[in-house]
Amino acid sequence: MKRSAKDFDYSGETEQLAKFAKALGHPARIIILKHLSNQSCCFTGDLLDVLPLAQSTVSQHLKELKEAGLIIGEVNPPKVKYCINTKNWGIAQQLFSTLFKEDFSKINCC
Amino acid sequence: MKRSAKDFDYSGETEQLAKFAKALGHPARIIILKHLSNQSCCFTGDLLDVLPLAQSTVSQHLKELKEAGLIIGEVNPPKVKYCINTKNWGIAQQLFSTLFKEDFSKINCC
DNA sequence: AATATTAATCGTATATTTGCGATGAACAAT
DNA sequence: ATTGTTCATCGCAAATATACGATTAATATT
Repeated sequence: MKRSAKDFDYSGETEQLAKFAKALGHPARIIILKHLSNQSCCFTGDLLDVLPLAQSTVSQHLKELKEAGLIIGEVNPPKVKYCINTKNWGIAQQLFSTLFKEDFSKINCC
Repeated sequence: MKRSAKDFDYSGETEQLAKFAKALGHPARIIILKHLSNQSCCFTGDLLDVLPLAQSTVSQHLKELKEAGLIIGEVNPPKVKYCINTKNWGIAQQLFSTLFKEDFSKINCC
């Protein structure tokens, strides 16, 4: 991709929020996260029953969630237990709620 | 892209949340939204001063936000006034806050 | 030692995203 | 009528994302 001159640096917060949002930007990953956050505790790979995807594809989605910092995988061969990364989950929660804090329900110009 | 057999239908809410998240998944679009939501009222294309991007690229990002339903563009040639789509903004706010409602700060298994 | 189970990774195909410059459309001002 | 301003759209290139099957790695079971 052609990139503008010197790759611009957005602010850390902006970058971080975009990164979380991007990770949430696929229905399969939303399902995974909902699954993990409903589970009172952690969980392994029964995701295959829930998702209409091949094992390798699910693994790829898990990897992306891990890279975004939203989940943690605890290896326990031959199984792996996945959990919400609670620290970053809290950060994400906060960043999104800040973004949406404005309440436009009353005043609006359009 | 190869797609699994018959394109699977995720639930409407899941699909909708993923769509909003995807639209938020780029720093430039976060900046645009912050700009619009800070502005007490609407606003046109001074975004070019804020973003390190070409006019056509910014226009593209605006289009994506429009298609995701997060903003509205009111044509007023030769200018265009952009605003937050307050109705969908509220819906997004609600969907994200539901996703993040679990509070893991205390109990956690990992 | 051989087999089974689980999940990551590799290789590959295709789709989508991001970005730019160039062009076009809509109107205002001259 | 001509020119200027603002923004959308087109055409293109490069990067990333999505998906799959096949393979590999790690361990438990037989």
